[in-house]
Amino acid sequence: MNKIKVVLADDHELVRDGIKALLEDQSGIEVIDEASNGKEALEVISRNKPTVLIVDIRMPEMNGIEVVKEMSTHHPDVRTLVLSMHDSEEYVVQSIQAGADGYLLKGASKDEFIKALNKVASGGKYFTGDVSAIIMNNFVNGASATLEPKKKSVELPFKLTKREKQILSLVLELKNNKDIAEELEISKRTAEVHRFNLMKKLEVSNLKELTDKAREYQLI
Amino acid sequence: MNKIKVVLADDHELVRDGIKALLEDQSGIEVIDEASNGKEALEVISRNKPTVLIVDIRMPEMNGIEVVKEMSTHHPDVRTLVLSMHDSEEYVVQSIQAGADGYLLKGASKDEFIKALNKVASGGKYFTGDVSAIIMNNFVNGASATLEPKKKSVELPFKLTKREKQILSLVLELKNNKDIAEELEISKRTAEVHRFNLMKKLEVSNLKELTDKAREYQLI
DNA sequence: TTTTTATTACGTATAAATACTTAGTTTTGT
DNA sequence: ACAAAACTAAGTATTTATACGTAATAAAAA
Repeated sequence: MNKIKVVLADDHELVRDGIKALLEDQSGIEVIDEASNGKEALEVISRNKPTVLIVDIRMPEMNGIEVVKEMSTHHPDVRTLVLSMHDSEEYVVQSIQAGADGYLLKGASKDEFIKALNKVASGGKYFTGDVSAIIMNNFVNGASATLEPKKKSVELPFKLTKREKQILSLVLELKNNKDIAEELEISKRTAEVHRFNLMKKLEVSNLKELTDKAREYQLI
Repeated sequence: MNKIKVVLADDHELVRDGIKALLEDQSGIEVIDEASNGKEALEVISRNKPTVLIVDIRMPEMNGIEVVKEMSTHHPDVRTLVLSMHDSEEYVVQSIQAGADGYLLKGASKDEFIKALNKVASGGKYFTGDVSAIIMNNFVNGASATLEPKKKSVELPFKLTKREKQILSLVLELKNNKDIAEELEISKRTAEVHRFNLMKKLEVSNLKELTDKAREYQLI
């Protein structure tokens, strides 16, 4: 069983040292490098790939959420454990969206910390019990979709005008041209034209193709 | 602050007594009744409405999941905390789908138990850290939809023929009559008729209304 | 075995959407 | 200020969809 290689990113030296002491107490875990801000963390990681990046949310230069986002695109094999003193819904949700593998409160016990780290290092997910309540709240209320990691945004091979986007969204709600026209207070013919133009831009010829393409580009 | 009234449902007397001792140690919590199986639990609850039902999954007569399901339809105001020795994905997912407000492992500490109970009693959700990993696994992989509590199935105020259901599902995929006809190897006119008939049955006059109604009846 | 229901499909008329083109008016970028 | 882009909307021909009615088989229920 290989050692878990850890990089610590936190702007407080004291906190880093504390965590380091705590971790190096454990066999099987090795802190290979540290960083005191987000940008530095990314540099460190390119040089020396760890198993897990433990990252604080509040950091100068680039915050933890941003780091996690960068990680999931540039270093997807490095697991990320977010450490935070905030149990606010904002950060939890943002961390998940950014693609974090775990979220721990700084108030967590040593045992929980080790457990979380092992879980994350071995490819699992760990979110504290306190946090799971937040997750569940978002979760059971159908808001779950918003909690899924955001897919990297796709570059659209077409540009729609404001009006066209507006009409597209109404078309995707399956509204017909008459209703769209009424809603936007334009003539039905105008609505038709916009619809026609945007369908040409998207290179589709019917509603099904349109919705499929919209889904493909995550417009839906 | 009112006392939290608890009903305990577990088929092992020893377990019940242990939990009871643990809870009655706390001011603010009162165990008002017990049950040794699922059916009994439901009876007890109709007589004497508690704040929270603590329920074991494995029980004779009717298991905990079934009880939770019944609860959410017949006693939606009573919160349910599922207690289990299983941390298998099956039960967690099933509990959530059944509408449980919390899920705790029997190995949880007293503190965690009290915390969970308070959370659930006050309208929150509590799922242990261990469990949250399972949730997250389902969660981040887009399988989240399957984890949402299953809505009670709605009695349909209309009956569609087999063919109509078939056509309905294709219409809901936004396919047009020509494509539907080709797919089912019938004439376009026939497809039109079926579509026309089913729209009349559902009392809708356009695609948007149709999809809305389909969603309403969870056909989608 | 009747009777009913379901499935098929044609005809016809009207309404709507599609696929354009042209073109006047705003808005916006430089 | 001027050109480009965006928004508006009319005209027209063609294709679909809607809204029926009618009616022939096939299958299921009485």
